[in-house]
Amino acid sequence: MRDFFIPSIQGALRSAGIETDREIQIEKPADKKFGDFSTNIAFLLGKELKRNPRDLAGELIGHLSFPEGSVVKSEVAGPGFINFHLDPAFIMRSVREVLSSGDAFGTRGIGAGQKAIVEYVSANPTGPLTVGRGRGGVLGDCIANLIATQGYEVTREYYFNDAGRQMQILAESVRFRYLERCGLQVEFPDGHYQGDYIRDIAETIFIEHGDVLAASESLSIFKETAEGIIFSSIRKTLSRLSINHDSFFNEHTLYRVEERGISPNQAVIEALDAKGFISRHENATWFTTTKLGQEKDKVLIKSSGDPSYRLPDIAYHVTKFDRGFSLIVNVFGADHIDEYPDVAEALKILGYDTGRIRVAINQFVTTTVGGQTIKMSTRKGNADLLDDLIDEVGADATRLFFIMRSKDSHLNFDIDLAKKQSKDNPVFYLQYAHARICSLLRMASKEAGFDAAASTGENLDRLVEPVEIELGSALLDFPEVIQSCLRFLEPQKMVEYLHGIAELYHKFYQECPILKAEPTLCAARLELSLCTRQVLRNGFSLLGISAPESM
RNA sequence: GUGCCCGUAGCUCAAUGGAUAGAGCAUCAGCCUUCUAAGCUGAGGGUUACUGGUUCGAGUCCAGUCGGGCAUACCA
Repeated sequence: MRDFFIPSIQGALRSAGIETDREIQIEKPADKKFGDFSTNIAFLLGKELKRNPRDLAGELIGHLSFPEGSVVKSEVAGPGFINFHLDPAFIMRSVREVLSSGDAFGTRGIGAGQKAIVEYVSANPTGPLTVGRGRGGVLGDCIANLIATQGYEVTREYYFNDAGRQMQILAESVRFRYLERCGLQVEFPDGHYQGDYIRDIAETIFIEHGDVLAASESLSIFKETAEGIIFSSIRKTLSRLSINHDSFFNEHTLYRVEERGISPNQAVIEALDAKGFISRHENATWFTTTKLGQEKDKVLIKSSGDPSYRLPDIAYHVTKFDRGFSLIVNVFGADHIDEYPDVAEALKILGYDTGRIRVAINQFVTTTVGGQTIKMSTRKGNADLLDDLIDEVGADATRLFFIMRSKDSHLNFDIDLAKKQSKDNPVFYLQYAHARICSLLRMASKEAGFDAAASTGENLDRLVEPVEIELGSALLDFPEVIQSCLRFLEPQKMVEYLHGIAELYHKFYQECPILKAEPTLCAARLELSLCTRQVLRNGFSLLGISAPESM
């Protein structure tokens, strides 16, 4: 609907002889007495032109013109707002687009022909996914869905490392448990992985090999078995949440020598060296970030000869550019917050356009059970497991809980609340609205012969009740809500919006008889219900929750 | 110490620099012989942590103070 106003306002500005490249902001006033839409353009230009905003607004109104039957009144209000009152029938005619566009309602083509990559989860296979990881996973998945609505070809990527120190510790942990299983006395080191899953993996190895491996110091069988088992458990957990990556990028490929005779890692070192940002001392290779104003230089290659995680990270991001992605989104937890700036600096030095990269950092999740906070730690093995959570509250509630709070806020996941199969649980409120509409439409089809599939919304403009107009108008906001989610990489706004739609629908359902209304009014209300169902479905699909037809 | 995030109703959280700061839960009072009551209506509840500043306008931006989380590795 905002697109409807902008050309007219631009026209009025031209007529008034005002040149500006300011973005014209259209908003929906909270109070209906201020109209259906308003703009603050007179304030913005008033400052620029040193003119009284109210006078300017009055002048602009004189130059405004809208199509017949759309805007019934434009007025200046307060210190300089311009408020627009729309003909309700115009709003309701516009709602027909929901039906004509269907599943595509809200989508745009501005990313058509371009590739986007969203990297998320990216947990190394050292243990089962924790609740904390799930938040980033769901956030990333929703962001990928949102980007896909803009026409981009989206790659969902999982970056992992199966060669680093953590994996070494994992393999050792399994070996210790295996040795225990063989009846040997071992001292299990404090810093090693203590979760029960390590014993399970050791048991698997013991069943297959007996105690013959106890004589060898080799870790490879322990590492490979652990990685295989853990990775498949991670993917299984993710798929329970409908998170399915297209691509798994193994960090190790960055160590392999390519046709140019060097590895991607080495290529980064050489390129940074050529720009004068490499120094070598204490047996290590350093990225001289002090030249960029940072306090310390960062190690890229350790004195052991192995790269630190920073180097492959940079090389990995280089591949994202080289693979032709024009939009690059990284989703990770707050604990990795210090990692990205170095990568960005390196990419800038190497001449890449870091403006294509967007980073979504999600704050942590604390889980409470019975009012008690559980702190998570994969190594200590006392982590609350994502799988357990899904078992308890279901996939839909898990997903919704993770994104119903702003990613910048710590999430307090109250398991007791999420477990409740009651109205306290926000997922039920949303899904109930959808199921209610489905039930209604089933009955309408049976009793009144209403054909949902053939409906084009031709009766919508007969609706006049305030709640009907409000609902219709709210449905038209859906595309802009998607834009807003994308601008902030924040699917939480969609949850809020859908909650509002569900609320309006329940209110409409309560106040307006549908099947009992006279035939054309009945048809119009069924059409509005149909439009509501479409918007709910489209929204659910972006959030990755199911749209049950009955509950 | 330094960097990032947060501080809003009793609790969990919303709010592009916009008009009277909103939801849910909890509390209280109503609405089912009628299309799904997993619903709806109404009431109470606030010095937006604090102090200054920027401007037509600040919960939002800036500076500082206080409080909480995370990070400050040759772990990832």
